[in-house]
Amino acid sequence: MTRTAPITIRDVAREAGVSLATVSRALNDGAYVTKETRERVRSAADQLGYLPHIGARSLITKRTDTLGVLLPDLYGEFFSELIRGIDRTAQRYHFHLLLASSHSDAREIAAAVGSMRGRVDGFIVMSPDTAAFAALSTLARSYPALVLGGSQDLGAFASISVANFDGALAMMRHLTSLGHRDIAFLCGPDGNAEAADRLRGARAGASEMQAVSLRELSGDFRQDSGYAATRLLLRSPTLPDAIFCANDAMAVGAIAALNEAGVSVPEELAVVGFDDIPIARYLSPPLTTIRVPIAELGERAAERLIKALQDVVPLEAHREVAMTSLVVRASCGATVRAPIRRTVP
Amino acid sequence: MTRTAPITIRDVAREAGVSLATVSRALNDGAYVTKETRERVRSAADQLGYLPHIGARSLITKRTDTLGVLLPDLYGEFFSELIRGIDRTAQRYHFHLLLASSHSDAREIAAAVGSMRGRVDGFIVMSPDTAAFAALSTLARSYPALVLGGSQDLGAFASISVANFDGALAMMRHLTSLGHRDIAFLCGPDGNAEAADRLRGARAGASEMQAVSLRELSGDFRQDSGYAATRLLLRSPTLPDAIFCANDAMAVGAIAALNEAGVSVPEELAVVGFDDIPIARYLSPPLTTIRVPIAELGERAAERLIKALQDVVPLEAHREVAMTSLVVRASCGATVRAPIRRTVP
DNA sequence: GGAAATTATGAAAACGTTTACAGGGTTGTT
DNA sequence: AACAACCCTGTAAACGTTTTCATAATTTCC
Repeated sequence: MTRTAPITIRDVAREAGVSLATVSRALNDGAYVTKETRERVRSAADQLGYLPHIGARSLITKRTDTLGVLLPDLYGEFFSELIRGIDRTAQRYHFHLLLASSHSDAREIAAAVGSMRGRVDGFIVMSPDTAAFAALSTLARSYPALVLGGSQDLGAFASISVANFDGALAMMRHLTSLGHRDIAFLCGPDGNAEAADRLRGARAGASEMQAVSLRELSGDFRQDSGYAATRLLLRSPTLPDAIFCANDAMAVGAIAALNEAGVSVPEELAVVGFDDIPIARYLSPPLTTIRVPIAELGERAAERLIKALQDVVPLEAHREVAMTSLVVRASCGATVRAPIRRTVP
Repeated sequence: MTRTAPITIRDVAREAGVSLATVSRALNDGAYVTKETRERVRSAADQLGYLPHIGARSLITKRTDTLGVLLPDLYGEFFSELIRGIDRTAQRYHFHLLLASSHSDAREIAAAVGSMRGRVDGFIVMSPDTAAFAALSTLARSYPALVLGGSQDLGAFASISVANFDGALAMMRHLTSLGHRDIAFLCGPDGNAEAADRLRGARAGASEMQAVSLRELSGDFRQDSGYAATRLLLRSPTLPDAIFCANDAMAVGAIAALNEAGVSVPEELAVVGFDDIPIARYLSPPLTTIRVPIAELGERAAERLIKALQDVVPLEAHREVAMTSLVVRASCGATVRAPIRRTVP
């Protein structure tokens, strides 16, 4: 495993018997270069295995063709779907992804942003919690940035978010239309803007009807917290009619806890989620949920940012909201015994 | 959103009234700099919001403090757990992650590697399928690289892999010990080395006992293929005693198909998986599976690579194998009705 | 057949850092 | 008092590219 010294443009120039400038031209734009010399340069480059040093290039071109992606502590399928979407688009435009996940507080975000200076052309920042948000303002001054999710006043930022309020409201209407009145809501983590919006939506839905009550339980978007909260619920004097989980992962935990306790879903108790992660349709029973186009969100974010970087479409500081839709499966009690393929073709 | 010109070391030098070299020294190592001047430089840098341009720095230091991560098309929780592990360690050592996912064939991998030259100090490459493997040999010549997974002859590479064969064998022994004889095996994708090893392990387990038969069904590690394969199985004249899925995601699909068809798991048919993704314990019934320490795998890979880059521990071209372990939950029929917390505290 | 336009190439500057080297100042030692 | 040792700072070279400018070679046009 001897490591040979990296080959520079100088080596290629020598090998092909031309100047540095010619090599650069032959390999890049190609303007004003004889077909013959281009060939010679190309084959020399191939033979030597030359690959340009991107750091050096970006120093002069001011471009890195790289997107910085800042994510909070994100788990499970939501995370991978989102990355998949971002990566797919980035690849299409020949952009790279510099990833920093698991950032929670403002200090960490600021540090991550700082350490990416000169490495990236712009940022995609996922749903910073309220505290971390300040760190971003300084960011926006020097880099194009796009916020994914979040619901604060995003004055200076372009953002793409999800219709969390509407989705939660729609779910509540669906539940009440099925006759559920005593509904438990499993909240997301404190300080998470999306979680807050979903809670607001649920409350709005509850207050639309007289007889509907909403019990709010704390959670953190992880399976474990859905499990734990449901265990708690199982010890209360009366069970609710339905559990509305602020995301699907918690619904997974909730269903597990109920199964374990011998409470049948949806006959005795309905369970619904939010996100429609891929696994949702494969749960037992298949999960009724609010569909969020996760991968598309990532794609759209990457696309908008890249287009802005290429001066195709400026990054206007307005918010774009992705629609959600209700996906009815068996877990809410609406379509017990329905074949899984009927609702989700 | 006016974008101000980025601040260079030159600006800081002017502001602090010192030379470039002094600024560099004051901000980095700090050798031979008066406490007073350092203060002056620091405050000037802070005030201006100076952040060094990493590209320029790496040009001269030959370091980028960045790890290139090349992943195949990876789905769901396995993906996120792995990234989480890698990222956690990278962050601890102040390294960045340049991510390229969804690469399958050799050409794509080669392109990804090429486009990362000068951007990264080394590579973590996940389980390249057999065809893509050739692309890596050229890589190793110029960069330290570590292969995660895979089972080909990795002569030139340091690698970390999983005891896939042993795990599958252990699972087969467990199944037969429970009395299962007619076992269906849901294979992973063609050309995937890990999938091949798991299949070999299953075959070895089957051939250990006289009366055991193994039906092999094709799959691709995704939930859908587990669902589809099980549907197929449901149309066969006789059901097997157990379905052994080459990974947990397919087991999710399999259980869903069985539930939908009214076949009870594990009473009529056992289902087991491989990986122990976080959701496994929350399935209904909780999934018996082979535990793979996914996040730890990522951590270990990042750690070994970084240590090698820092010349602490050389990257020896030997393979390190992560142990697997059998996690018995309810889906295999061994512990029906057992509380979930008993097997997984 | 010469001037003008066009095309192809090379020399050198620039990008923002780090670092080798050198010089100037202070202190300590003889 | 001279000299060495040390500490601090500045100048300039280097890293590997792209790009501007100049120039040489070719073609076009009258």
